[in-house]
Amino acid sequence: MVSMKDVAKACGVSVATVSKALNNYSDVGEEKRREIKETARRMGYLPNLSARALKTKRTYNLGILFVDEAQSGLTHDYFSSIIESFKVTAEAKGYDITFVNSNMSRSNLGRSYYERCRYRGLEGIVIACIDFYTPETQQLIRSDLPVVTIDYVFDGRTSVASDNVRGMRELMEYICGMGHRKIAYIHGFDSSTTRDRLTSFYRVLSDYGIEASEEYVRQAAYRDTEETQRQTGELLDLPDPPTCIICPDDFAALGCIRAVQARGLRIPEDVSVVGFDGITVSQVLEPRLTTVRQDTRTIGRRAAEELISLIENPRTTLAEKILVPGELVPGDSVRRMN
Amino acid sequence: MVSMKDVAKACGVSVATVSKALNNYSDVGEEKRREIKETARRMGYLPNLSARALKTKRTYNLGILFVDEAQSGLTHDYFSSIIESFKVTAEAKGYDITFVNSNMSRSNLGRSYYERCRYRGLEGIVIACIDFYTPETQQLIRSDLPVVTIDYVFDGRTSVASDNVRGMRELMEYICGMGHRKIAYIHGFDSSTTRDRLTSFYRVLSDYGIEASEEYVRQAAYRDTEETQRQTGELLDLPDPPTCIICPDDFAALGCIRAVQARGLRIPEDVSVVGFDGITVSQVLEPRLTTVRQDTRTIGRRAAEELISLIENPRTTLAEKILVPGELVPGDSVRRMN
DNA sequence: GACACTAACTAAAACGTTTTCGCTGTCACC
DNA sequence: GGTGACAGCGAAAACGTTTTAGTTAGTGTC
Repeated sequence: MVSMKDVAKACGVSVATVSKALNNYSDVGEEKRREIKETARRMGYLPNLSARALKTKRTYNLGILFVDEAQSGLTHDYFSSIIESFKVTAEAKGYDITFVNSNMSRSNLGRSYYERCRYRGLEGIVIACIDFYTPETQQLIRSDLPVVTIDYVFDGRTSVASDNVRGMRELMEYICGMGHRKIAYIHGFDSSTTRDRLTSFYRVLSDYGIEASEEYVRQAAYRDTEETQRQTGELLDLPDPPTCIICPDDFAALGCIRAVQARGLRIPEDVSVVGFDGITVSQVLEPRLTTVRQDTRTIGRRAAEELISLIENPRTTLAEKILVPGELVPGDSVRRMN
Repeated sequence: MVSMKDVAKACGVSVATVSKALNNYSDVGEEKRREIKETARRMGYLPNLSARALKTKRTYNLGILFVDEAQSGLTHDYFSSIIESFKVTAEAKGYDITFVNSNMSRSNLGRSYYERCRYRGLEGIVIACIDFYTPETQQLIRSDLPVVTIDYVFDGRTSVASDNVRGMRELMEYICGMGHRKIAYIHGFDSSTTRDRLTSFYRVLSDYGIEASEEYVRQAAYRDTEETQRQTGELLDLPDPPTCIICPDDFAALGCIRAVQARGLRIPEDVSVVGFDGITVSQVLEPRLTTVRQDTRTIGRRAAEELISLIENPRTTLAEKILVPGELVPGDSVRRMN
């Protein structure tokens, strides 16, 4: 590998001058600078990041902590697209992305997330899709590292979250507007996301003067098609079944659809089905699923922007709670009741 | 940050001794070693990777180059799960994973993939889901960096690929075994994967004494539901339509299914549909899609193993072409014809 | 011509490790 | 008591940068 020393020798100058020339310092002559840059290029010189990091304490490397309780890993559409968008914006600003090693291995036995981040020299971390309540995660969130959380609000830290309150409100108003009054909600496991959605669910029901039925509110895990299928079955077998079923998310909705079809019923003629997320699959189904598209691009982009701002202007950047609105996507899966 | 110097001072020894103690060198006394390790732990000492890398030229960092022509990025199920598996195995062996910056940015204008890998100090690269024929990618593949390619074979380099020849053969034999003789294949764009599948497609046809009809062989892009839907429409409108349609992949199959349903036809009663990949979606559809499940776990794991072996034993590790067999997954989307 | 000032460059320290080599002391052995 | 072996430790160089604190030469001013 060709280093500054080699370039310096080739140009007959000192390494200090080479460094300054390449970093556009003011105290190096115009033609010398050009000559140095040119020969560096010709010789295939590439700066050594390790050496630079050692001096400057800057690595331009961001970490992404991403552990899915269901082990679906990167296969999780919602988070995958957030990460993709995060990656694109961060890279555009000159940062690279490294996964925070989440698997225990020989080399990091007994090392916490925080320590692994420090060890890797990560300048900031985005945390997504994880059980936020483990001691390890809490240590990271409370640490001195710049951190941005996705869909989880922690006091004094920056978070970017989908506006679930508003999203669910729009979805419910659409459903109620279509004349439905017997609305079931199979929600995901307890989390702030779930609570926000439930809040809106109940509020809109009462706005429309509809009495909430406990029988209609059930639980499955997010992305759990099997459990959603089972719960749908039970809902449909009720003496007074709902006319519309809200699923935990689009993917889980596939289970709901199966259950409906297995009973020989049609969507939306016999029962209406809606999802949440707006992942690609929902729009290529027949019928197209009515859902709320979460703005993953904006979520990822804002997370990256905030994190980088936190790194580059630590004094002036305040912790913010950013809410990104979703968008109602009316499909063909909700029947007009009047 | 507490460094070796601090630990050394606290223990009253030299930094050399601290280094040796922590790295389990033989020439340091037992109790001294214990004392040093203990105080290092107590003081919260963490090795500085940059400094270590500067000396040892090892970063324990692997790159992953992953650019999807369709910009679906990490949302691509097949590659996402390969990456996930790659990540898990690599991390278990003490390596971290960094994305090779694929977006042009201010800071890497005019820098090629290769240069960005070198700059980041990546010790090896896995290349997946990319247009392998760009000059930039070719430069990387021909470079001195350890490289493993996924689903692309390059002479003298290690590759891990799904055994498409065999996979398609099993799928075709299943279809033919069910009595179909009018089989359409909407294949993906030209690539070694596509060619392998086409080869098996034609071979099995001839094995079964079926004359291939050019009308039945069409093209769409992988994961392109719209084009697959359009092509399916044309196939169904043929004077002599096929009884079974093979889609580019499971995801594209959703377009095919839409086209079938739009014509009021049923699967598999009126027409049979099969996919390829075995992604989760295919198994939660109604009817369950007959497909070939590609063994993404093994592909990712083998890729990581080979790459790390290439790094750690450069002399003894040979370039290998690894073929990972898939598995036929019979669903309910193919009708028995006899 | 003495002085201050500036532009353009360099020497050298520093960042936190690893590793080579050498030093010291102890012990065993003849 | 001299020799060698060996265990245990430290000094110092090196890795490739950045950056501080110079040094030198040239220019302008009075």
